[in-house]
Amino acid sequence: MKHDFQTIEAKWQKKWDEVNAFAATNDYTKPKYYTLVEFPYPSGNGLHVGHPRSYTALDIVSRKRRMQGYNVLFPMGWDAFGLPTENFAIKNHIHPRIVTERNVARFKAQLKSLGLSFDWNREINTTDPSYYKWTQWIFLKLFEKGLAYKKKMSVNFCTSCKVVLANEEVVNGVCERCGAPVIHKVKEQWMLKITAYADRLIDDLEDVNFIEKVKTQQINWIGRSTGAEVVFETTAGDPLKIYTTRPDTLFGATYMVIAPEHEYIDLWKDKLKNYDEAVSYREAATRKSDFERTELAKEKTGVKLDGVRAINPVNGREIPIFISDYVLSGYGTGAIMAVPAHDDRDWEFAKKFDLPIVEVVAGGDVTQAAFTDVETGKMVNSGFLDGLEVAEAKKKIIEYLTDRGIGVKKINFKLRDWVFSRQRYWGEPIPLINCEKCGWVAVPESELPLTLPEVDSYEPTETGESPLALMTDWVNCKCPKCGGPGKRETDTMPQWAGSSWYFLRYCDPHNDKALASKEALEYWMPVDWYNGGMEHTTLHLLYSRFWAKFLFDIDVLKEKEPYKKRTSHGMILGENGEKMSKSRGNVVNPDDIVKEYGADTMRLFEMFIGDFEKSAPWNPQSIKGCKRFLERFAGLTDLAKGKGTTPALEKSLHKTVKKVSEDIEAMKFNTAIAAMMSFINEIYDAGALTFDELATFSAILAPFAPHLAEEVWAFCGGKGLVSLAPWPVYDEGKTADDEIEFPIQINGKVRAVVTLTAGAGKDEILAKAKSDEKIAAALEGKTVVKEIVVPGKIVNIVVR
RNA sequence: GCGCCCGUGGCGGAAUUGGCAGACGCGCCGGAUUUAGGUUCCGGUUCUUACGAGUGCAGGUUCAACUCCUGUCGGGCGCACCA
Repeated sequence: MKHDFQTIEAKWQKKWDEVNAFAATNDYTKPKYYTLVEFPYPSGNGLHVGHPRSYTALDIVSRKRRMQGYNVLFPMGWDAFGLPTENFAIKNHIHPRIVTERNVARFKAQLKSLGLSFDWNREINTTDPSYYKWTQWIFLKLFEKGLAYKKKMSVNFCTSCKVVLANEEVVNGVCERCGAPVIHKVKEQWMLKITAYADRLIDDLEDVNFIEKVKTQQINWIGRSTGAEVVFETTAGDPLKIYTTRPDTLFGATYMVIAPEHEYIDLWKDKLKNYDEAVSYREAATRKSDFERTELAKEKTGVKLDGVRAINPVNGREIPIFISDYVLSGYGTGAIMAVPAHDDRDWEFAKKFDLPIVEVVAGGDVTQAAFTDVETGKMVNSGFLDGLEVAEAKKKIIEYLTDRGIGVKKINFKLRDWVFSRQRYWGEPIPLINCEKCGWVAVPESELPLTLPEVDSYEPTETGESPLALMTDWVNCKCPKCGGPGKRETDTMPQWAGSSWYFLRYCDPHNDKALASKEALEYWMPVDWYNGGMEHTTLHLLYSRFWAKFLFDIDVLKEKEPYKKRTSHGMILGENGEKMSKSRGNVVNPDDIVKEYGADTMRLFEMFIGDFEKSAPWNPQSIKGCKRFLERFAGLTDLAKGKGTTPALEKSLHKTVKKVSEDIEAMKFNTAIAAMMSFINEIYDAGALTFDELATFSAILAPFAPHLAEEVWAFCGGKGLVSLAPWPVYDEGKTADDEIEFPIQINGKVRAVVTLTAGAGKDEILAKAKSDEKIAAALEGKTVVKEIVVPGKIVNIVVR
């Protein structure tokens, strides 16, 4: 058989569609398996060769699970709200909905051409009002439970785009898109209280099977630290509260630092002799852009407050107070005790301002550098703590402070609440109404979805308000509570909103009574295997886990974690080893590959390109190897004859089935393919195989190259579709070799290889080894010191 | 700066977790088929001065190290003054 991929691929894709081969059924009695890949943002550029890497990988898993008899849910959809679409719409005066429709159509055609076994009956789109109705519903539930609140805060504002930017859109202090400087503006923003879930977001990671890297990233992002809050009296009479993770070093605190924004600066206005200097420092600090702040981080700056001093509570010493921007107002209490001997930043600051450095933990040389080790070292110069280990000292000092009411154990997080407002058009409207009498009132559930009004211009306003603010007809409405005049919220939700719960909608995508039925959620959730890019492992994963936990709390979900298993794929780079981008001119279009080589070759190549979890450069030369492999596979139809199995190939086939089965689970797709390549080489050496063997081979190849596998399966007389045929089982006994080749080492160097039956004992192995000519020669005249025999592995004879 | 990961032929990468380093593929070399090119098939392909040497470099543990430990250099990712 020739591998005429154009005909074969069209034929089987049509067939799969006709019989709805990959539809997940609502038969809740069958064992289920939910495989999920991140749904793409349908950009105007079309599919990137990186997309199929993840999609093919989980397509392989999904196809294998179907063959193993599971009811598989492997869905696809569109994360279609977002800035590039809105910008394209503004530039070309086309409605973003039209742009989205076009892009989706292109993406869908591209995905379909790859033969991915998505259940297209469950396709979703975050911009569809029947979808975002439920995004709004979840938001209202959060609002109802007090987890959504409005807060005045400093936001990033692009001076050129005149748009408020999310933190993620600010790269090195400039606008990610146009490169113009970003300044801070104070605006009221809707916030989600994700910090209320900080502990659970860390602790529940214990119960899930995420790759370690992802777990640590989540943990680091949340940034939980344990320490103490300690109150220092001041000469002004106002107690100054600080946060520290090293209360054990309290005796070494030689000065204090408060953030430039700290309220005490104004409180102490009359007491400070250099109030003006402090204020001008504060102004300089807030005027600095993020860019300058990070750039200037190398050099410490600050102002010593003249007129107020703090008192160290353990030794009664008066110490100076500084303001410096190395202390952040948003973390802890916005004030610290500085222990230069045991903190790098404090040490640097102390050196610059010539402040005393008092060693309180022995073990380093604090004249040279701060000694920050907490594992070793004993307390010194610390009164009643002297001689204790750091850990003991921590306990004791906290007890001491607690007893006197001047300190308490305290846990802090780096995680901040989620800024949920965007001043944009192309996003979900926030369904709230502001009434002068009643305050913020939820749009009644019966009025959801609150759809986006048609506007003439999508451009953001000069003031940074959403374009929706100009739609006075839409904005002015009645208060649902009192019937008085109300104004709608004009901010929309961030792109993260729609993707924070999409995996739930797939369970029951057409439900208009709930985001999904209870039964569907109970059956399908949690997601069994979720694969996606490392770039989404902090925010998207954190946000969606947060929403899932909230939905668990309000009894929508039965599971507290949405994803059982999370894996990640490496990026596909350009031929030159750099990230693919238009500007670098190294972008590969998947359509071209599919056209020239076919979908099966493309799929195989993407999986063979290297270690799945690592990034790999695109190598057009190597595609040939995958193409040849499939041609040789198709050519096996000319060698097939007879029934049953041939003894010579039987063992190899069992081994290959085992290897492929195991490698798929371990995401070692490259070695699974290598094993199948080796097997095919063996068949060509043997010169013949049976139809049964070829059918079995088709079955294990089917997840990787489904179209050709169907064709060959049909040729062998296989029943129905190979995509739905049972996954081949291997006989463990037939995967073991009868004879084993033993390398024989002399002093750790291989000198000979002898062949023995698998069950041979130590003595037999050794006897055979010594009878080997080369070994005998090597042993002559030498004294044997030691003989190591590892059955099934190796023999090493140590001689002198 | 801190945290995590990675360094193996000309290239992408294997190595059952401490047991024959270089599977599989690309590329390259030689041969066959072909008028020729391409395709296909067969053989070879870590280096070597042929003794050996060899998994970035220098040490260590071990009968045995790509694998474990220490130091060091190089690359990637994440966080970035979080007290």
